[in-house]
Amino acid sequence: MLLSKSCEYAIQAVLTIARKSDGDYLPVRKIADETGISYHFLGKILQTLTKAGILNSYKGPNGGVALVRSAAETTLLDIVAAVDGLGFAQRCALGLPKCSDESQCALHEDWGKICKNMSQMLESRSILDLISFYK
Amino acid sequence: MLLSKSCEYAIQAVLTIARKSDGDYLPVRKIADETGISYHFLGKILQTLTKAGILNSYKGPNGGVALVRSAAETTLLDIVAAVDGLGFAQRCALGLPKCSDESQCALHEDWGKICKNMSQMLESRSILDLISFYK
DNA sequence: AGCATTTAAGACTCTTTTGTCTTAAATGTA
DNA sequence: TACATTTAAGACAAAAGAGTCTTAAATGCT
Ligand code: FES
Ligand code: FES
Repeated sequence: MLLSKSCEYAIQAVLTIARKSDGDYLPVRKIADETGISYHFLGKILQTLTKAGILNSYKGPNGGVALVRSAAETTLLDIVAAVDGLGFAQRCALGLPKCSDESQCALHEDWGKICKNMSQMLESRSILDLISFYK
Repeated sequence: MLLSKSCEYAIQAVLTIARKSDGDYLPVRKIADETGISYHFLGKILQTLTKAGILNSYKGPNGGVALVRSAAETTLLDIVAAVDGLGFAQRCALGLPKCSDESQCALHEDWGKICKNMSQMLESRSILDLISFYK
């Protein structure tokens, strides 16, 4: 599994926020109901996104979370980086301690291409791109 | 992390077997020393490969494990399939219960391409290809 | 037959990930 | 000020992954 469960949830949540919010804050409760993700678990994940500067949060009545930047300016890579980190693109496919063009393993070249594809996909797809799929 | 730790170890082990064995059985002990993988843990992983028909094993003095098919006929995909399964290529990137061309999520198309790349890489690279890298 | 070697198998522990629950803090509203 | 709403935070539990250890079974050698 490339993305952790938390990261999958984070992406689903951000997609939901971008689709459902009309500029106001969207309560975590609503996101949980919409996506089916456990409320409390989702809360923690969204905290990470808030700390990472991807979401704003506001407490109290009419509070909730909202995107800091526009959907067009927020990419999948931002979310993955915040939740899982970018290690996937730097780690050796065989788990060897170092992965660089100097100290290579047998998979390094093939693997590098795949990682690059993946990073490019994650970076080039904005949240806006993705929600337009549902329209 | 795409490949599990066990799967990384399995690949390392098979590469070692292909490189070090001269037709005889290679003891798990030797593979563990060579790769630095814990002996007992490696034992379990190699059992899985044996059950999957990738390795033969033989007990007793001069026993060990050996490739069933030649290094040229054994692919990375065989190993990954045996240890981790092929779920990675069928699972929805967002963890949604179904992933098919009918019931798509926003990432389905992009994700599909990446999975295909990955499968092709794993399938097209034989163990022989990989060990020739070290020569 | 007896011994040393080597894989097989399962119990067990440790760590990480995933998920739940409870309480605190902030904030708008009446 | 009192209250309802909503996020923040941390303790706790459950499940999965990773790793260790012990014992059993098979086999070759003397
Ligand atoms: S060294 Fe193994 S993938 Fe780079
Ligand atoms: S439905 Fe999500 S990747 Fe196929």
